[in-house]
Amino acid sequence: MVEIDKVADVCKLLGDKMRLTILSLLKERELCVCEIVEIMNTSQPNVSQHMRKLKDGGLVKEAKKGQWVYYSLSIDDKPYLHELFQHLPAQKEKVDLMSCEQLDCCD
Amino acid sequence: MVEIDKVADVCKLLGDKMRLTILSLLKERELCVCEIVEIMNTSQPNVSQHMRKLKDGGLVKEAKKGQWVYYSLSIDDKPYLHELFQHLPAQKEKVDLMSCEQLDCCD
DNA sequence: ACATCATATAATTAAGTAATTATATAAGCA
DNA sequence: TGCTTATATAATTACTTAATTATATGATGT
Repeated sequence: MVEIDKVADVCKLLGDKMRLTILSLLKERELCVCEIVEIMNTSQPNVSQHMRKLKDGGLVKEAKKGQWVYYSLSIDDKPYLHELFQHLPAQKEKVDLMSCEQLDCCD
Repeated sequence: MVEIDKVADVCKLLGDKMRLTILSLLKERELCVCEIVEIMNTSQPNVSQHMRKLKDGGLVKEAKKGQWVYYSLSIDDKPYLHELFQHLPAQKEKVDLMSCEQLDCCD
């Protein structure tokens, strides 16, 4: 069992289309901020602020690699979300098309 | 697989503490509006508007019985939510304490 | 038909949240 | 050291949403 308030807070994070889409992208692999900006076609500060919320909510982890920041999905400790994430459509094409290599935005 | 936008809409509904608590109450059994008002300790119009959103989102069903309206959980068609609902704490005590019989609000 | 009770709807207010714009930090490189 | 690039933070604006207040609908019972 999980506290209702905590589940509600997590659901609030998932209840935004941009954030939920970003999380579905992260099912494929970790992504750096510049990739997410390109794939989601929005501004860097917008992505940055969404990622902070996701990080504060414990849904993603960040890893700094030089000047780049990579985010990865972190839901192993939230079993009640597993099924939900399994049902989110794969985003392999998007992620591959907009990879750092293609974009030349990071290494 | 489910469309991301649809999942986001559903999560937005779950992302409100009052709505998620009401849904957890409905795990026990169907409830009429007056019971929910008492258990949640809020106003009737507030409950009424939350229930409409939940109904529009397909998460509850309504059944009119005379002058009373009963709401029941309806998530069988959303398997990605099953695990989540299983993890919500039981609310048996609340529901029993505030039943129509105790409250004398409906028959 | 009239009064009462349960619920819904509409209008308003208040609070919260996302996106934008501008600026700051901090790493890498000439 | 100074310049560029990647990201974060802060301040503002625009939007959305929850709660309240007031009113309407619709069923029940006299």
